[in-house]
Amino acid sequence: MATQPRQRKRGHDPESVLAAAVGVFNERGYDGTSMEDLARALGVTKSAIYYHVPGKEQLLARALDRALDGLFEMIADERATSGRAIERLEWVVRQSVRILVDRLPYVTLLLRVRGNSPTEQHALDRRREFDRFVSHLVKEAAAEGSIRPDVEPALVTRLLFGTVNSITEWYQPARGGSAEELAGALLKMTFDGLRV
Amino acid sequence: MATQPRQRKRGHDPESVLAAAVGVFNERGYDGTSMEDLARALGVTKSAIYYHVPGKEQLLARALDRALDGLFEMIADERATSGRAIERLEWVVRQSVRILVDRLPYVTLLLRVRGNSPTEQHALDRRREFDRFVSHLVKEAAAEGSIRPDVEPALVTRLLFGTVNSITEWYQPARGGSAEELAGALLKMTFDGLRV
DNA sequence: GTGTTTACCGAACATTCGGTCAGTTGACAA
DNA sequence: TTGTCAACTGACCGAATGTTCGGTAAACAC
Repeated sequence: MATQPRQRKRGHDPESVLAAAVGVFNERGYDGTSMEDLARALGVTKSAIYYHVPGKEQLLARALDRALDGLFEMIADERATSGRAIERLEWVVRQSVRILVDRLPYVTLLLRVRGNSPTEQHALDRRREFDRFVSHLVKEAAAEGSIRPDVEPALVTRLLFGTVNSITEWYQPARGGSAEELAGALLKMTFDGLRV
Repeated sequence: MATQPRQRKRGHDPESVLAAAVGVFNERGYDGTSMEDLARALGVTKSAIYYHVPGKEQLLARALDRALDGLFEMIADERATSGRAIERLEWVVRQSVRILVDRLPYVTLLLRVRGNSPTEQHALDRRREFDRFVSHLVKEAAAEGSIRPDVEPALVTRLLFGTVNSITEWYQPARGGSAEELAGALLKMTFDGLRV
């Protein structure tokens, strides 16, 4: 027998608790989830959770940061900030879909936050900052004449990213196609239209 | 002095309690709302609420029915069941936006339900039935060759109604345009595309 | 073996939850 | 003036909530 590669004590850690928690939060809603629910999902008692993480709200905060960090890293990229606005917009939409798929549970949680606590308020503030970025991008695309002028840019932004965000309502990594295929289909509909 | 036009006792009734409740449910989430929160919003004590309505879950049930009834009445209309599929689809999208705007708080609540209780499960079941109707409609439009063949009908359905439903995330009756204008813009984007 | 650390349990904590109920208030009718 | 009744209040209930804490079994270090 080869030497065991450092047998772990077999248990949970902050990361695995977070992953499980976000799963349950998305099933039942954050407020609809009790620490007892989390404990059951993890196969331990309530108190074991507090050994790994400081509490329920910290779990939420960490999850929300994970979603928001992804979005902000993305819009810091050069492809989001230079070039023709319509191409930057297309890239940002494509990457938004990718992040949404890569970090599905975290983004799903983010999109359901209503500002009930300082933690949620902070996440909402960051999210609104992201929204302002894309809103500005759409305005630029309209100004350069790349998108139809008969719909207000502010409305375009909301409809376009409403479509992107709605993916969290049904996407399942196992069934659905890849993020690239999904983004492609979304861009076909929103940029070129469904009608033949 | 003219006779007083029947001075009302000045108080609440089941309808006003429901309206206020749905407002608070949408602000803080159903699970995040306590009966104490509702009482504060109504300017009465908790127990006064129980004089008008049987309880918290009944408020939710009535609100969800109000949204679902609107949707089902709509798809029972002749314009949803006869004619070219693409025109029926356009009509259903347009009416969905109208119902969403007319019954905004109720539809908003419906779209956030996750099935935590039998009441929510029942609403989810009805909603899925509605989804099947529109899903079938999109398939018919694809079969008659009215929509682009390079995106799966199931995916088109989800993206299209994801866009419609996302309106609840930002629409404010005071600011936004009418339901007709909104539906028009949405159809321009999804049917004909944003790109010039 | 002895001591230490890791990962957990079980019981308890104060608080909040949805809901109940006996009583009070004030408008109105007779 | 008296009685009725709709509309409420305030005190309270048992259950559930998030969190704390003393203890403990097993793995590891020496």
